[in-house]
Amino acid sequence: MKIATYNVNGVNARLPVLLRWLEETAPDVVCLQELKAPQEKFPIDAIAAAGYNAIWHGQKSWNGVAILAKGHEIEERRKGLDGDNEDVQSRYLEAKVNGIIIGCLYLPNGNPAPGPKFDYKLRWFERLYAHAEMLLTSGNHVVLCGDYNVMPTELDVYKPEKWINDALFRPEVRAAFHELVAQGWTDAVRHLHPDEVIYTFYDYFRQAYERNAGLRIDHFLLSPDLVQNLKKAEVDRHVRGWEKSSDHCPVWIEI
DNA sequence: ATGTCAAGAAAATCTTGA
Repeated sequence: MKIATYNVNGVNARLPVLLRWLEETAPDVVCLQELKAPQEKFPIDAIAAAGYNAIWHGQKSWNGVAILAKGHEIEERRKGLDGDNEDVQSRYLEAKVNGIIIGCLYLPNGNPAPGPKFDYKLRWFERLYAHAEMLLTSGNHVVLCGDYNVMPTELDVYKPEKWINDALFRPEVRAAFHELVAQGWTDAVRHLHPDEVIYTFYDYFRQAYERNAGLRIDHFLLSPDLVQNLKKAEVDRHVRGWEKSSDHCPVWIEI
């Protein structure tokens, strides 16, 4: 089974790219982030025509997450995380697909740091931590994937020294990610490629993609029982070079 | 500081977030 995650940066603006990539790679399950579309503007007809079932949690202007599946039912389990009744941002969607719990997440960016947005990011991390712990102890197969907005180590940034004060790389954020992983999760891409320079995001500025000035911020965390079945974990880097591409690349695993 | 995108409100540009 091939499971992918892709921050599309506007599902309607990227629809041709998304459909082309779906046709080219035919993943079984796809988690999308940054839909930037309200619930009623999700392009379900085009996605259904491409052969996918879908559930989604939209929001006007920003955020928004979706789970797509081909040939499998999508049994929705939750929208959003516990721990903040005031939070209206669409950043978490969870479903059971083919016996696996899929958590699709879009962690807050957090810039500028310090500040309220950074505080929100750290609080969101705590809420994810609590939920992830519950998932791990539930005895299910679990995949937690999406845009974590964190580079876990210096290997995951083209110029680490430039990013030290950025909300994607500050020590508090890296620590939060490592504490989460330490619950018992496995970073799938790093597990199969321990020393390789791998990026999943390239800024639109200054020809970052052409210079390979990237970040690795889209991740797959696997529950322990899935690790032995992990066959591949790859980035579809070339998609970033397509016309009207998102600033993120699709990332996928095969289990 | 800058660079590049998309969405939305407003009224064919500007603001916001990333």
